[in-house]
Amino acid sequence: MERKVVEGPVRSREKSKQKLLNAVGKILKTKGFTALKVNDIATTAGLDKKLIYNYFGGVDQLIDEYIRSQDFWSNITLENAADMPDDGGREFMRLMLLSQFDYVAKNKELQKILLWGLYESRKSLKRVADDREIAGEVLLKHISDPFFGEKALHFRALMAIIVSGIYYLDMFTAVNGKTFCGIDLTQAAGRTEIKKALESLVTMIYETQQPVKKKRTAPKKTVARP
Amino acid sequence: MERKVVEGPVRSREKSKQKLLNAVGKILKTKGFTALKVNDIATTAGLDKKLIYNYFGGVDQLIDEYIRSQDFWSNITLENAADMPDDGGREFMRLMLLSQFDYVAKNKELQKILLWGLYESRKSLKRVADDREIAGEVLLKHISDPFFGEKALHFRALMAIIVSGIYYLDMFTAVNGKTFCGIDLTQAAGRTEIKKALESLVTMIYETQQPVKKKRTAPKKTVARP
DNA sequence: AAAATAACTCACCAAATGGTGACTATAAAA
DNA sequence: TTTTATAGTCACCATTTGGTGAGTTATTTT
Repeated sequence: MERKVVEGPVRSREKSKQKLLNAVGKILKTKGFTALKVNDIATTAGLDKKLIYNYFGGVDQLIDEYIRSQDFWSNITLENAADMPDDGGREFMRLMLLSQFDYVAKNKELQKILLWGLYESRKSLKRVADDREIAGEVLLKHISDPFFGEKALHFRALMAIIVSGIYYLDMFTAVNGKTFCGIDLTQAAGRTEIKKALESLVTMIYETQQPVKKKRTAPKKTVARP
Repeated sequence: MERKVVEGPVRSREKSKQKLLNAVGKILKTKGFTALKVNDIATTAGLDKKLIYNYFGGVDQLIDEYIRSQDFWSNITLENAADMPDDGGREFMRLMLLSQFDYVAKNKELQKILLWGLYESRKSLKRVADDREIAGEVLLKHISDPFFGEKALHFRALMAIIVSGIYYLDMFTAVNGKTFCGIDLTQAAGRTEIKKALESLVTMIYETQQPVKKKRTAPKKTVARP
């Protein structure tokens, strides 16, 4: 019986690099960023630590390459923007906040990265934050800014609070957290309550924070929802 | 010239314990929780590390005692509740959120503790979180719950998002952070924008989220305090 | 098949870290 | 003053961590 037909040679620089990068991810997810030590990474990858120095120059560079290789904000997109109703992004923001709340909750890796970014100043981590800004800017600039006009900045501040609240609550729940303001975030009921609050916030904002002096242009009522 | 009149004996168990506890605080504030190592703590305190084992049993117990010794939520109180208008806590919540935003921004120690609590499951850290819940519960239960009635839980969820957003934004700013949703949090203008957003949120919530079917009943104005 | 190249391992070192037993210095009690 | 209890120091060890030179094994080239 033939084996390893598709495997290729046992020794491959690229495969080993990948193993090391994967090891970083695994350790990050399971033990957190403080556990990212040379010895541990090497043994997790099943390789000698010397290779980390040979291939990446050191642990720091390996880690940076790992972080750069990940795309954490692929979920923030304008993909189906065409389907969206012309409501100043109201429906879009609603869906985005709700999905972000679940997305971060599920994505342990992103949680660790966010946390790490709050702990340490690191170029690659800064870039993750910058990428979020870039992804968000696309939405804000083209969707909400035009709609909110002179109140565009105000809307952004509101979103800043809400989005960062989502991040914190998800991270909080993943560790020590149980209740926040009496809401049990480990229970489905609690999470539903937060989601209702998010929806409520979007409604409030879009219904009371339009720019003054401008009659609200009646948005097309074509709401398609999954 | 006499010296050290008020100092007391050179060797004092209690004073040394305090020095060690202070060293923990100092390192935590300056280098973060990952830098809390025996050797470092001892040299920072100017004492031998053996004392950490003698007096506390180990670094972990020392750290726990340090955390327990701090009161991080003294700012959440009902101190001047009597002066407060009878508005279902609207003015109170407004002031609380604004002050919390500045308080956390200034309190590096609290930031580190909050961050630590997102990183590690530790009894003493859990207690800090629980203490926040307890302090908050006093306000929620007696002020907002009666006012919002059947929407009390909804109000709590809204507050959970806002308060945790405040925490995240303050921590974010302290490290990698510059802009969030395009708001530059390192600038006074950006911070003002967030504050305006916080005020706006309170207004929106109190003006659009009252319980339905119930005419706002004027709550009794007798707020007794310990 | 032999030579050359690249992938990889291993033994080893230095520094940092956690932890302890045996000692010394000080303060209080006798 | 001497004794005694205890506060504090110091030398020392074990383990972990970061890092590297020299050698070994696999793959490719000739």
